[in-house]
This record gives sequence, C-alpha cells and structure tokens, in this order.
Amino acid sequence: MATIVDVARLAKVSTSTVSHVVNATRPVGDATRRRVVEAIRVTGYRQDSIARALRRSRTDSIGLVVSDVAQPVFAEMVRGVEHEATAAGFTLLLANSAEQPALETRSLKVLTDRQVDGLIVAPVGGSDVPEIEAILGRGIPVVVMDRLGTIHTDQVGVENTGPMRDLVLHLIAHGHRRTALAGGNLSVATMAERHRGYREAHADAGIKILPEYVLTGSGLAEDTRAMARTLFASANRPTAVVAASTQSAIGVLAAAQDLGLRTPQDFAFATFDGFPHSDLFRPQITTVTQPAYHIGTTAMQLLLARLTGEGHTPDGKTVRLQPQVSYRESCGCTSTSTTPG
Amino acid sequence: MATIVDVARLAKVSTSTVSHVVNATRPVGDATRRRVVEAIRVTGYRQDSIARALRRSRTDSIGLVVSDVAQPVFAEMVRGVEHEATAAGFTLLLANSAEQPALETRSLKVLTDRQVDGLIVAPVGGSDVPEIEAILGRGIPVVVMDRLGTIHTDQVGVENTGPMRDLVLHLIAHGHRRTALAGGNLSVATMAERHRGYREAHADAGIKILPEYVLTGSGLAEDTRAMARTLFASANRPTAVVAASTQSAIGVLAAAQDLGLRTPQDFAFATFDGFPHSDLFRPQITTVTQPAYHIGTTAMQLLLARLTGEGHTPDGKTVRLQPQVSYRESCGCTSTSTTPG
DNA sequence: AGCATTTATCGAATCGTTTCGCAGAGCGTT
DNA sequence: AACGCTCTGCGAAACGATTCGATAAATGCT
Repeated sequence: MATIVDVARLAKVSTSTVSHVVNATRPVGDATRRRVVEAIRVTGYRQDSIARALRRSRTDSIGLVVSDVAQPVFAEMVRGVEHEATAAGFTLLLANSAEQPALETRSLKVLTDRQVDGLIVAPVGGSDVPEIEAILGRGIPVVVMDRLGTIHTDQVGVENTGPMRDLVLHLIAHGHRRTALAGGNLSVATMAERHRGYREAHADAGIKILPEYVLTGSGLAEDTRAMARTLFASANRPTAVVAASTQSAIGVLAAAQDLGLRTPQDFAFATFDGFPHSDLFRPQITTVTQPAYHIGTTAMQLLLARLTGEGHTPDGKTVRLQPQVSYRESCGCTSTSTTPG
Repeated sequence: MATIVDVARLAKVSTSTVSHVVNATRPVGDATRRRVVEAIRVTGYRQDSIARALRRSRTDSIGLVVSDVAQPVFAEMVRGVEHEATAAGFTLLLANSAEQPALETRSLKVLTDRQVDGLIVAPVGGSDVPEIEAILGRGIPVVVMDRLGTIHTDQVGVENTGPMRDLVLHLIAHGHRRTALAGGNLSVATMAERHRGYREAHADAGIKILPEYVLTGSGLAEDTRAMARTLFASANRPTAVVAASTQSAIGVLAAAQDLGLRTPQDFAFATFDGFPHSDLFRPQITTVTQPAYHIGTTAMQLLLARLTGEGHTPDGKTVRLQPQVSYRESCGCTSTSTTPG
C-alpha cells in the first residue's frame, strides 16, 4: 500500500501538506492541492486509520455490547444505534455477550483495548457494575441501554413497571384472580421492574399472590417450560399467565402445548416483549412491544452528546420511553387494539 | 494511561524487555521478569492495541458484513462466526448492510480501513462483486457466506435448489398442480437457486408453470403482500404457495389474512427459511431450516485456514451444507416430521 | 586457562500519521 | 525603503509499541 510519504514524494511536497489536503486541516494553495490530489489518485493512497488513530488518540468508533444479538428486540436496537452512529461518522464495533457475564467482561476489554471513543452496553444479568464504572473512570463515556441500573451514567430504556401493571390489571379486569408470572431472571433489571408491576397490580386490586405463581430462575425458555408445566399440572392451576420476556413466553407456550392446553380457551396469556409478526399467527398474543429501534437511536444520541462534550450533566441522565401495548386474542379480548406507544 | 516506557523506567529495564515479557516473544530472566510484572501491576499498564497494530500490521480482528442482522437466520450465523472467532483469539467487527449495496460498500471500506485481517461477507442482492475482488487483490482473505456467487474465493452456504425442489414435489404429491412461488429478489443468489428448484420440480412432474404464478421483485414483505393479494383474488387462484424467504412468507401470509384465507384449508403453504418457534403457533408452517449457526462456524473456519496460511487451495473452496425440512400442517400433512439436517 | 557457545538484555530503527512552530515570499502601507 | 501582514509550505517531533542485530555476561568444554 502507498503511504503518505509516497504521495508526498510524487507530488513534490512535504507529508504535512498531503495531510492537510486529505483532512482539510489548513488551507493549501490551489496548484499544490491539485498535484497532491493527482498523486493520491495515481498511487491509490488510502489513509491508514491505525496510524491515524495512534497519533490522534481517537478512533471515531464506538463499541456496542449487547446481551444477545439473536433476540429480535436487541437486533432492532442494534440497527437503531448503527443508524445514528454512521450518520454521525462513527464506526460501530459490535460484541455479543450471549447473556454471560464472563463474555461481557471480555467484550468490554476488547473494545476498550481498541480505544473506542465511547461505549453502549446492554448489560447481562449479574453484570459487573464496578467494571463499567472503571471504564467511566478512565474517561470513556458509557451509555447503558435497556437494562437500567443504579450506575452513575446516561441510561435509556423503557418503562417496565407501569405497563406490566396495566397488563396484569387488564387480565384482572377480564375476571382473572389467579394470574401467574413467568418472571425470568430477577437479576436482570428489566425483569425485576416487570415483577414489581405484577405485584403492584395485585396490590391495587386487593388480590393476594400465591407464592407458587411466581416463576423465576435463569430466564431460559427450557427452565420456564419445566416450571410452567409443573404449575399447569398442579391442583390450583392459574387461569391466566403473564410472561416477563420473550424467552419466558416461549417456555410457557411450550409447556401449554406439552399438556394440550390452549390460550385463551384454557388460560389467558399476555407477555412483555413478544414475537415478530404476532398478527399472522394463532394464538395472537397480547404483547407489550418496546420501541427498540428508538431505544437504539436514543442511546447513540446520548453518547454523541457526551462525545462532543455537550452533555454536561455531571451525573447521568436516564431516559424512559413508553412501550406500546397490543391487546389481542390471547388475553380474552375479542378484537385487537393498541395503545399509543 | 501508563505506557511501556513508564513500565520500563520503573522496572529499570529497556522497553524491549518489557515487550518480551508481555508477549513472551523471547526468554527473560526470572528476576527481571518479576520486576517487570510488578511494575506492570503498579502502573496499571495496558497494551495499546492501536500502536501494536501499527507496528505489526496485523490487528487480530476480522470483519463480518451481514446483509441484515435483524433477520434471525443471520443473527444466528453471526453467533456462529463470533464463537469461532473468539475461540481463535480474534475480535469480531460487525457491520450491517441492511440489504443496501451502498451500505455494504461503506462497511467494506470501513472494515478494510481498520485493517481487519480477514473478512466474511453475506452479500446483499446486487452486491458489488468487483469490489470484493479488489479486496482479495489487496491480499485480504474474504469468505462469502450464505449467498454464494461466482466469485473466486471460499464460500459457504446451504443447498438451495434440491431442497426447494423436494418441497415443491412434496406439494405436488399432495395433489397440487397449481403452486405459486413467492420468489423474492432474484438478484440474490440464494433466491435464484430456490427459484430454479421450483422450476425443476415442475419439470420433473411434467407440470407447466403459469407465468403469473411466479412472484418476484424487491423481496420485501410489503411488495410480496400486494402481489400475493392480487394473485389470491384472481380467477385461477393457486391451490398451493411456496415462499423462497421469510420476508416473502410474511407477505404471503399477510395477504391471505387480508382476504380471510387460511392455510392449509384454503391453500397449502411451505417456505424456505421460516419463523422461530414455528411449533408453538398456528398455522404450523412447513419449513426448510438452514443450519445457520453451523454456516457461521464453517465460514470462520475457512477464514482461519486462510489466515494461518493452511488454506492452499488457490481458487476458492465452496461448502454446501444440507438444510433440514420440517413438514408441518401448512402443506397438508397431518403429522409433523423432519428430515435429517 | 582459553575459547566457543549460549543466555539475557539493550539500543535503535521503524510502522504511517498528525500537528505546530517556523520561515520565505509576496504585498500593501506609511 | 522599511515594516508588518497574510499565505504557503516545510521540517521534525511525537504517538506507543515491536523486532532484531549487537553486546555483555555466564556457562560449558577441552
């Protein structure tokens, strides 16, 4: 590959002049500029971004660590972040932590080692908070996405408690007094909040929750499936189930299928964060849908504000977006309707 | 941040010795090593990967350009690539081209600018082949994934023609003589191959295909939906439809829903590359499923072979994996069955 | 004891840029 | 004619590591 030196030699100028032409960092005379441009064309010179990054100690790239790219909702967030990032001239380096804290740690190290200018993280459950704080301490801005915590930085996610409460109250309005929760992994912040919404709804309605109605654990579909199967087969089977995540929902539906139970005939059902194309399939599932793309763009905007130094809020700003609720047949409704997102 | 110079000074050795300790590139005396290690601990030194990359002109990273991360099948491939990459000590830089050739071009530039050691590309339709060849020409190995072409390098994807032919023959065996194809974008290599399978099946069965039964175009769900609606409403409505991609399948199912048609009652249906959790929902769709994760791992293995110089096949090696066919109710089968993948 | 060989460490060049002080040229002003 | 500007372009020092030939010390061998 041709270097800046080759170009300079060919154009009979110094390397600094070439650099100024390439980056428009200083005015360069017309005749000289033309010679340089021509030399660049002839040599096929391309800027070496590595050398450039070394010298400038900036990389114009940001890192995105996401807990699981394979989940549609995260894939959508990725698209949002990416769109804003490229629009602002930043390259996105993506790493997947596959819901494993160890992989998250590794990804963070790899990305910071590569000197990303900033980071967006959707933490896994049991994520290492001090670690993220250490990165902040090194002066690298970090935005936490989706799974908000107590960490002292910018965060963006959805309202979880309220919508979950509404969802459960809706089931209660349909007459259900025995609603179970497939709650996923409580060490994931969003899950804990949704769990709270479930409790609040019952408190509001003055209904006592049976302990065995609350299913928690790893959050994996298979584990939920096993627990739900036991619950469905038990003496006081719930008349309704609400799931706190797509994975939990899969578990519940699989368990129901195992036992030949159908929704809404045999039990009412609703979930947070459901399935793509829910309208095309039966049962049509009542679902809280996150504005995932919007979460992504917002996260990147917050990060950009930090990077350009505009974000002068000393402690982090937390943004909560409103999810959308689509009432479909699985909760017992006869016609579908949607709340404004 | 502490640099290697700080460490050297503190340990009273030269920077080269520190480097040798860090990288284990030469033997270092025990006492010296201990001093260096201690100095590293005290200063909190971390290798600067940018400077390192500049000097070594290798980055230990590879780029992955994928046509659409938001599609589950690609997300799964990403996971496969990522797994192999990290196992081999490579960092993955991921870029999304969102099915737009211009974005693909941009991503390729960004990644090669960052001096990735190699590339894996799942090309978009209408992808710029000479561009990829130019990258190969610069000595950067490239593996093409999923959408195989005539390009002169390693490629990995699934068998498309045969399984599609089997799928259509299966419909024909169910008695269908009027099967339409929702064919997607023919400039995408996989789509063209599946299209061929559809034709072969009809040729084998001696059935003539009506031109209006072949729906092609952008491949977007909305476009397919419009075309399928027209077809469903027309005089000689097909008795079966086969879709060549998930997006096309969505379009067909949405069109059917628009008109109140159901599968399998009103038309038989099957698709290549269907929906996650197909077993939980009705209609249960007969689907060809790609071994996406396996495609990803294979792609990375091919790339690794090139990177380590083992891959001495001068012209590219093409690997075709076998997809799995799950026969479910939408094609008219009464019980579900699955071919070995 | 003398010489060859191994072992441990150092020094310096190098990777390809950016950046900034500096100098020469040209020009208008007094 | 002397002075002060503005314009252009040059030169050289970084940025933080790796790498390899050279050197010095230690060891082995006869």
